[in-house]
Formats: sequence, structure tokens, C-alpha cells
Amino acid sequence: MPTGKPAVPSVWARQRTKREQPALSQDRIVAEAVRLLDEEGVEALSMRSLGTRLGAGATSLYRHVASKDELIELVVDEVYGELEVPAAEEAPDAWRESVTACAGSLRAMILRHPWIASVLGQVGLAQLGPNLTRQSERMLALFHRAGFPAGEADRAMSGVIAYVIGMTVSEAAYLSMLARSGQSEQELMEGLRRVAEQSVRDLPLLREGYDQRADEDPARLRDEGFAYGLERFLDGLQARLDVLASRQD
Amino acid sequence: MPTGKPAVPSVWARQRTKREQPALSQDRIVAEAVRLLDEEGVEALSMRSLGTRLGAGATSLYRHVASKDELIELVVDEVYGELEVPAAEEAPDAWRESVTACAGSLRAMILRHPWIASVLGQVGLAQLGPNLTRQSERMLALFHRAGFPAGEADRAMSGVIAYVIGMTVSEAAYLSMLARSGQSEQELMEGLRRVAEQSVRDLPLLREGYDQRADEDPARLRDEGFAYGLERFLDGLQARLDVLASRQD
DNA sequence: CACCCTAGCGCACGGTGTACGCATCGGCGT
DNA sequence: ACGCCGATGCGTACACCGTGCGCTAGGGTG
Repeated sequence: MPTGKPAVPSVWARQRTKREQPALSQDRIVAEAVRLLDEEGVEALSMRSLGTRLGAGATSLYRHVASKDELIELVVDEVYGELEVPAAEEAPDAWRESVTACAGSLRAMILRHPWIASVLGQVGLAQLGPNLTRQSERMLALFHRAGFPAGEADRAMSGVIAYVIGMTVSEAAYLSMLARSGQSEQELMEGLRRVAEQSVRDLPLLREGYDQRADEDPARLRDEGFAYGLERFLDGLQARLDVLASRQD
Repeated sequence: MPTGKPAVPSVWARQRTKREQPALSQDRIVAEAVRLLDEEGVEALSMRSLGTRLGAGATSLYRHVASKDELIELVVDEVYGELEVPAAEEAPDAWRESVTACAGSLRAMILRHPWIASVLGQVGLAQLGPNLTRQSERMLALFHRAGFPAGEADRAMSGVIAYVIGMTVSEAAYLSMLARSGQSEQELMEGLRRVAEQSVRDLPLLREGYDQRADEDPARLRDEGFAYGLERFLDGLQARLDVLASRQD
């Protein structure tokens, strides 16, 4: 019972506060925020709801977190920790496989936490918590080891990351629309096509694309689409590596 | 003067409502929203502030717009109209130049309206207003004309778009951080480096990158970084085109 | 002239992030 | 052993948000 006034207050509190837990801490808050976001999505995250889940008041969180924006930064860095970036030393000559694995890990992470898409714009990809920094260094090592000189390795890396993020954020947005709509994927795509053709007639190419993939497994198509672009990008980077190598002779 | 009660109300209203303008309309609302977003950023957009700018009450907007979310969809589609996609017929064999121009136009559009980044996650890249639909069809024609078969052209296209958007959103986030910080670009980068090295020591590769570009023009570096990845991606697509062509013989 | 339909408005509701000051309590100096 | 103090949690309050609702005034149509 929230007994408005602080009369007879400590009865409940004492047991909890005694010695059991730190009760609240930045780590617990961030971890619970991730859980809340995963379960209920981005618009369900408020300081009050998060506080409630932690058995605390909304404003108590501010002892451990400066603002909601800072909380989001922490949350984003937290999930970056889930990335699996192979060490460059483990497969020095298989940079392509390593980068592909890395890209897949990043894509899987975003699809596991689709709310990241809604939050990237606020935080900026540039916000560098320790996890992101560490993973960037490891990933950079991959490109470095592959043969890119220092001034080029980070361009190659950020290009690949941009591709993966752009691709996957769009995919996540589509999936969330699909989930919200409650329709089957067939129905949704049919509806989208109808809307498009209603506002703009004469879309032969888009229509051809729709028709062609109408009876294939959508999930597989998404995987293949992601892999296709990544392959092309890596082809281009490999060609650049070849140029660099030949020039060095 | 907002005379709470509707006594003697029409004095001001009458002149305006007479016959001069439709006073409010979806087009006017969307256009003013874009202006507001450009001038004051995404967190300044509220129904009340937008209403005020239009000389109207907040809830009056709801006669022309179903919700704030719908407004944002309209706004996003509005700025998609600014894209310049060359017609495929104009330069059939110069697909690379056309796509590069297209990518540049998209990048410029996002940098002109950086709030798009904060909004993409909510709307989803999949939301297809008439402008986006039309531009997609035009852009798809470029790839089609270049030699990609129907099932592949849209993969190539969405890959390039993903790269451009990912790259530019990250750039816009960085620029907004720069603007908010009030520091010079040199100071900001130095600060970022310090933060990174403080939380994770031993970052030889990231550090090397920092040092190497410390005394170059940052804006030029951003342009070059964008162009670098795009070139590699297009190289990879061209190689794929070559394979397709040779296979056809 | 009577009617209705529409655009605009004021009000109110439930929700948000968070500033502020008070209550509590464990650990420390004496 | 005692008293204080810093850290921690909480309740209240404020300004602001999106938006549902019912009203009014006015122009177009019968």
C-alpha cells in the first residue's frame, strides 16, 4: 500500500533494504530495460513502467542514470556486447568469411532487438560505449589483416556496417509492420501492392518483382536478399584488395 | 486573444475564414511541418507548436490528419519527392553514373533534413507513399536497364539504398552531435578519442585511424568515405553484371 | 428561409520526463 | 556506544504531450 505520508513506512522496506541486494544499480536497470524493450517494444519503455518492473518508483532510477536518453545509450551499448566478432588472428586469410559472420551476427542482433531501429536515430551510431568501441577495434582488425591500409580499413568497415544496418533496420521495420497488421505475409504484400498501384499507376518493374516472388518463402527471400548485397559489396572490396596488392609489387 | 468562451469570437475569425484561404489543409500542414522540422528539429514538433505556426489550435489539425504518426508518414513521403532520380532512358549505358547521382541526391536529402533519421525507425523504410513508390520504380528502371534481371534488380537497388541510408544516417547523427556539442570538430574528435581510450585501453587500429586523418578537412573526408564505399559496392555489382553477360552468351 | 455539413476550437484526460526536497539507513569517526 | 553523514529511494509537482469529445459559426444546398 502506498501510504501517502511517511508514517509507519519502514515495515516493508526494512526487509528488502536490509542486506539482500543493492536493490537498484545501473546494471540492473539497463538489463531490465533491455528485457522490457524486447518484450513490449519501444513505446512501452517509460521511466515509470521500468521502475515498476524493478519494484521501485520512477524517479528512483535517476540516482543511477542521468536521463532517459543516457539510459538508451547504455541500453544500446549493452546489446552491442552481444555481437560476435571473430578475432583477426584466428583466420588471417579468411577475412571474407569472418566479415560475413560478423555481418550475420549484427543482423541477428538487430532482429533480436528490433526496437534498436527506433532508437538509432536518437542516439546516433556514433555514440561509443565501451562495447561498441571494443567491437569496432576487433572488426577493424579483420579488414586490416585482409590487407587494407590504415586509412582505408575503416572506410571499408563503416561501409559494410552501414549496409548491414540499413538493410536490417528496413527488414525489422517490415517485420514489425507485419506483426502489427495481424495479416499473413501474403495478405500484407498483396495489400501493399494494391496501395502502391492505387496511388501511382503504371509500375511495371515493381509489379514484376512482386509477381516473381509471390510464391516463394518470404523469410528465405529476406535472407537471400541480405546475402546478395553483402556478397556484391565484398566482391568490390576484394577487387580493391587485388588492386592494392598488384600495385605493391 | 484566446477568449476562453465563445462569446464575441468571430471578429478575428471572420476575415480569415471568409474566403481567402482554405486556412488549413493537409498540404499546408505537411509543408509547415517540414519547415518546422528543418528549423527546430524533431523534438520541437508537437501538434500544439505546429498548430500555433499555422495560426490554429492543436486539435484543428486532426480534421486533416488522422494522427501524429500519419502526419510523419506524410512528411517523410513529402521529402522523398525531393529526390532526383534520372530517367533510365536518358543514359541507358551509364547506369553507374546514374546510380551515383541518385545516391548523392539521397544523401543530400537526408543531410538537408537530418530529422529523418530519428523518424525512420518509427515509420519504417517500408512505408510507401506515392512519392517513394514513384522514385523506387524509376530507380529500379536504372538497374533493370543496366542488365539486372527482374529478380535481381531490386536486390541490387535495395542494397545500394541500404548502404546510402545507413552511411548518411550515421553521418547526420555525427553532425547533429557536433552541432549540439558546440565544440569545433577537432575538439569533438579529440574528446571522443579520449572517451574511447578511457573505457577501453589498447586500441591501436582505431587510434591509427584518428591520427592519420587528424589534420585533414573533415567534410572532405566524409564525402570521400561515402564515395569509397559506394564505388566498391558498384564495382561488385558491375562484376556481377559481367558474369551475367558472359553467361548469356 | 431552413437545413446540415464541415472546419475549427476549448476543454479535459491520461500519460510522459524529470526537478526537488524529504525520509531512511548503513557505515564511519569519535 | 553513539551520533552524524553520505548515499539511496520515494512522493509530489510541473510542464508538456497526443488526442477524444462536444460545441459553435458559417457557407452551400434544398
